[in-house]
Amino acid sequence: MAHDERRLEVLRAIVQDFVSTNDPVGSKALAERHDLGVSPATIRNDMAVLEEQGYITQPHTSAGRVPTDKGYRLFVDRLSAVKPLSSAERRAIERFLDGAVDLHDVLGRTVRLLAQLTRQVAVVQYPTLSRSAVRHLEVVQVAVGRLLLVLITDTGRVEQRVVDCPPDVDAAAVPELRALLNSAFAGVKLGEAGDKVPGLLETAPPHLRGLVAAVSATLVETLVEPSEDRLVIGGTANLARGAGTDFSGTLRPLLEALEEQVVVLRLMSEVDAGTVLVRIGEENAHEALTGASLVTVGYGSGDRALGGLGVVGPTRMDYPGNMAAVRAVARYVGHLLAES
Amino acid sequence: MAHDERRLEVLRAIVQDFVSTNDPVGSKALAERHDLGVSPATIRNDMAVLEEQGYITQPHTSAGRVPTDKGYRLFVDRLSAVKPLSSAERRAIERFLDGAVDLHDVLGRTVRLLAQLTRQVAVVQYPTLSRSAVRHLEVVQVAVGRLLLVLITDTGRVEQRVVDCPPDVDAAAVPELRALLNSAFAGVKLGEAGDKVPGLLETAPPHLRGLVAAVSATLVETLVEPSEDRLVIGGTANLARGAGTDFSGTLRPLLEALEEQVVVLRLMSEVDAGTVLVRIGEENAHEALTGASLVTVGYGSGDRALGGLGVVGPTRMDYPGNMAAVRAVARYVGHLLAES
DNA sequence: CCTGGCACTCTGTCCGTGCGAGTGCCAGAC
DNA sequence: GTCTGGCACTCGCACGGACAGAGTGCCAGG
Repeated sequence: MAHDERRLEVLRAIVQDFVSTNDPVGSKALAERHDLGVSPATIRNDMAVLEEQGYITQPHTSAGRVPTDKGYRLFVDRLSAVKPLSSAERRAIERFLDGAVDLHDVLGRTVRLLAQLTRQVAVVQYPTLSRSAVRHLEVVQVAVGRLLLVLITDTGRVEQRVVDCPPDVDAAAVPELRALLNSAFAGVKLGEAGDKVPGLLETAPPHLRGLVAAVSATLVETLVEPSEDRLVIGGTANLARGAGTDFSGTLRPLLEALEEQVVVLRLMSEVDAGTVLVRIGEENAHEALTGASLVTVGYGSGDRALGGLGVVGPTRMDYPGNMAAVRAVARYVGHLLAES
Repeated sequence: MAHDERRLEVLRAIVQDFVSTNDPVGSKALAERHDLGVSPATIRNDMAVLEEQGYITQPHTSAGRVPTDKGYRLFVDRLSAVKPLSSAERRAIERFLDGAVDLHDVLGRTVRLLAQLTRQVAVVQYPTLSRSAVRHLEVVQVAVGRLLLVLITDTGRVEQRVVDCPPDVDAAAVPELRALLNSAFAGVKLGEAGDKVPGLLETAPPHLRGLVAAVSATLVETLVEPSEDRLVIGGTANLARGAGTDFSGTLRPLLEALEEQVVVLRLMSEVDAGTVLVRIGEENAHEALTGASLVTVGYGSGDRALGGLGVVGPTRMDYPGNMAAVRAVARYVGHLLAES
């Protein structure tokens, strides 16, 4: 049907214009700025249909039309070709991320990069512990009856926990314990580390059993707890852009939700590596995110995502551009972590 | 002079009323809400003098008076008795901070606590590396020609760096290297670690010299670089409070400055443990902070501060309350880090 | 099925007015 | 000499009506 074709084209034009100008867009302006080949009157008819179908709405009886969440959804699903990044942008990504000295640095640079590229709030999740493998376990006695357990994963993440232990631990036991733990856990995915504990306890020399049990318990606790996953957030200044038109009254709850982290982490847990996931406005269960859209994707070179990253912004955002940026950055971060 | 006494009292009353209501305060309201013992007319005369001296100003010809930065300064320096915390608040601090599992957790809780207590943006600096002592150094071979150096300080901070090294390193050399490094650096303040390097190089067995040199270089680099000090920020949602009256147009630069971290870190570097430092409005050199006030203090049990923490908010803030909260939290964090 | 024209509706803005808050000053009281 | 009550004055702001502009829906004609 040429009809439906053109109607979709009209919707696309409305979304594009509204995203760039933030003004409700009328039929006349639409006819001028786009080569739709028809007159404003015809466009008006199409717009009436689109409105009836729920894709657009008019804020006031006689203002232009504005896309609804449903309209953006259709736009994202069917209309937008993923915009390739400019070579300048590609170079910016490389320049920005190369030269990072450790994981913290990589993720810090990533979030700044993403915020700058998209001019939105950027969110990067630390590599999920349960999908990372143990590279090394370090045990240090920090006081009488107190050990510090340091976990280094293959993604470069470092976690530490204090473990209480009996005060009569022999200083010589620590290196033994370290060797034992490393031979048992090195290379093991943390998600599966729990299974190794019983075997380890059996083979451990009797005088170390108590220690091993205490340390293993802490280790498993640390990784089973998914809320321990961390989040880096940047570019919140972008929320206050444009004279605060976008999030006039809802800025505070949104900032609170971002600081809460839990909300965002839950959303991040659903990402797949390679597939960009877009959540628009009301599609977000959490109330504070009702007026916002999320563009997320998993990063990580292998099959399952190591973690997620993405951007948060107004529903009125440049979806194709942001999707492209998020995907490109995720890909690069994945490579970076794989080779380190 | 009873005169000057009362004028200061008037200033205090103006500051208090303005802080709590955010409305310019007039002579009549002042006479009603405070027991100044004089009539509005007299207060008007005092206000005229205060205005001439630059402590207050009127936004419009016929509105009430508003304190200037200079007025707040006088208020802070001479008028405000430090408000003791309520016992509920003291308990909140303990409940909030006890049970932290590691340094990251301690600082995360601290920043949330401070933000909640003061309803402002809270800022907490990681313990400065150069003033921390080495508790343990860990070396792990992560790939051919690549070592991971993990530094654990006595404040619980963990830093990691990748060190490139010749590809022909013997696996057996790593434990040797670890032992050597630890015996040389354990207990040494990082600020003085550089001095130890030459001696270490001399005593090191020849086949390890290259490695030791590379690792030591990285170590010294890491700690000499003061910009590597980290910052945790929380409660930015509080900036958007009160219908955005306080930072209407300046919100964005302020958020940017906070994310920049460098600006705040520089300010933090001046703190002393125990002495609460207040910077008001224009006193802040950085432009984005011109409309804001900072209340900062150093934490750390000993003589020199391990790091700083504080809050950022509008000049129109509850100085006595925030100063008390910041000081109490810093004291508690200091204890917490000392005993771990 | 598209197009041009037309009447209609609504919002945002501008302007003028009135009100209220607050001041500054002055003359008189303590 | 200092404080007080009174009074005239100055503005800012909120309210309300008029106006212009943008955009629509509908209809008749191509």
